[in-house]
Amino acid sequence: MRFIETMKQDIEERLLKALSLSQKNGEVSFQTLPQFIIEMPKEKGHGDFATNIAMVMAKEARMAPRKIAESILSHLEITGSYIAKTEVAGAGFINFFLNNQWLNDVPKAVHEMGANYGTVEDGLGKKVQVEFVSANPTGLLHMGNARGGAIGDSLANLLKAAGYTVEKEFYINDAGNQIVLLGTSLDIRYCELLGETRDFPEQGYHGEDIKATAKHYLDEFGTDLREKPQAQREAILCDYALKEKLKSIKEVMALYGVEFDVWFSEKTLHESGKVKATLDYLLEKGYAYEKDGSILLKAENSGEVKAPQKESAKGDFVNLEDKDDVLVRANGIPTYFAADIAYHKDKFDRGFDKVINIWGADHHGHVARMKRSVGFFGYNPDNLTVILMQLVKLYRNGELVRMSKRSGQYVTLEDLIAEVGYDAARYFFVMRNPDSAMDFDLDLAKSKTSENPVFYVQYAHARICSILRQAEAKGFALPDFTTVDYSLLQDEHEIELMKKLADLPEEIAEAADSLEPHRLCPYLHDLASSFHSFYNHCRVIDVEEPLRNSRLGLAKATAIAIKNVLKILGVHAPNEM
RNA sequence: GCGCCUGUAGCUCAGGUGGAUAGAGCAACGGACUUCUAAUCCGUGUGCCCGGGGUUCGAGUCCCUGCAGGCGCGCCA
Repeated sequence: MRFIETMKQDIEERLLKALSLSQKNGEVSFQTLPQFIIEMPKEKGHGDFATNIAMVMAKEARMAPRKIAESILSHLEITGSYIAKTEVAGAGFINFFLNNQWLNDVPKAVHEMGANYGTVEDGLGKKVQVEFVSANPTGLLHMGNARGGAIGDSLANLLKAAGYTVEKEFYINDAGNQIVLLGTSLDIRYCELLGETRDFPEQGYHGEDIKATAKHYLDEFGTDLREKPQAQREAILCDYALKEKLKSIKEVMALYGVEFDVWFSEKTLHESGKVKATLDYLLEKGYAYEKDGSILLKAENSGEVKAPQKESAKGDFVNLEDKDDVLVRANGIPTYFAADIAYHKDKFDRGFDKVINIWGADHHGHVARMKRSVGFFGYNPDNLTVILMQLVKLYRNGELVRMSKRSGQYVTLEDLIAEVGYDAARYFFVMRNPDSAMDFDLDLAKSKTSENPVFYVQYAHARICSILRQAEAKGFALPDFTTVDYSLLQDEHEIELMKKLADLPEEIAEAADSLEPHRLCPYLHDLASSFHSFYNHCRVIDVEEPLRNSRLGLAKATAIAIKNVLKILGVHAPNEM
């Protein structure tokens, strides 16, 4: 039930009708009507809705905006609508003041739709894939994964709420150089446990978790690898580690409230020949070429590759778009980029209308060429959206928590959940715009006070549940809230709260459209704030029927809305606190 | 050198796709609990929206440019 949308449409129709009368009467003349908007002004004194129609057409009509507005209003038919009053204001705005009758249906609609209240149908029939986290299975989950997990999962939930069919996917980087290094690192640790020391490669995985994995293997299978050749030892250990790491990632993600629909292995792309097929296709189409045993992807401006612009301390830099990308190395091993092209082709082959990737900002250089690659296969690059998120810094006691895998000073996602709790972790990460580098204040997230934004919202929900418990304890049977008379709710705080409730479908539609789940947080805060304010001004239980039931219904409707939004964000709505 | 992101109140950040007097939380101060959860509410004030140009009825928002910070620019992923 999209109250706001419906009302906007009604106002728009009436406006256009009035405008055509103005034109007919020769009061206003114009050829084409420019784009105009009908919005809800933030300033209360400016009405419930306002439009800039007179201002945007001033030039075309060669007339003062206020004159146009007056002419339109003189023809505006408001009977049979909720419009109570109109005015011309400011530079030529037309403001609409509504009577509040439409609000009576809002709590009713919330109760009728229940857990579905707020959902819209914009995405009906469209299939979207959100790929996120996709952490390397060579290490532990870090803060970047935490941020990506919160954003990705909430975005997927948001898109579902907007009517899309959504699949959540985790891409497992179980091929490539890093896997070779993982095997080497494991083997060295394994051999160390058997009393044989070898030099550890600089690029290897130095973490304690790798030692632990080697130990686990030893505990489980003993020293059976001792006599095997190194390559075989590495392969077996690597395989073992990947299974263990992946299991752990799944467990921590589940702890974090994230369940993926598909776990997609990079290795399978190589094994199934999809990487090879992709390379053949690119060569055949002339997008790529062979050189000295390697295969390179032609850059946008291939053939115009310039010499390095200038000598700099770091050496030779060439503009990315001018540089050919290596797909297969001279040693015959495909690069990660080659596999990624095959992967993205595969995504679109699976029939997704829209593919969304959530990457760390350090991968931004990869975005343009990835989008371009999608186009090689006849897919529209615009259907691939990459959301880049900036880095996360942790603060504890006002000081930056420095992380280093070597020193073991390393806060994992698991640690974070243990320290600040599941709800705060999810809420804090999704609250921020992915575009901005984020400071995560551990003390704030931990604090169980009003300083902590997640508790403010949860408290509103718990409070409502408490009211309903109290009402029942006092022997008031809760009525069917879909049949209660909400026209009794005339207090300004009640009206404010109902308006906020009515707004939810629009909030979801807009947040989904812009792929910005963080926008739900200010809304949620406003909704909770309107409720707390209502609570402090209007008694619920202590008033007589039928007002009591109306207020109980409004409170319950608020709880439903809060819970629905929190669910999208992956945060619990506690019944008591 | 090139590319992406960021710059808004003392602090942390929003800012609905260009609208009217730029917001919220925290911090500070004053009020509200024998009463449905005071993790709450009510009130008090704070801004060269980084600088400089431009686009137009109108710019925190769009364009150009400069400055500052972060990230990246590999036959790593």
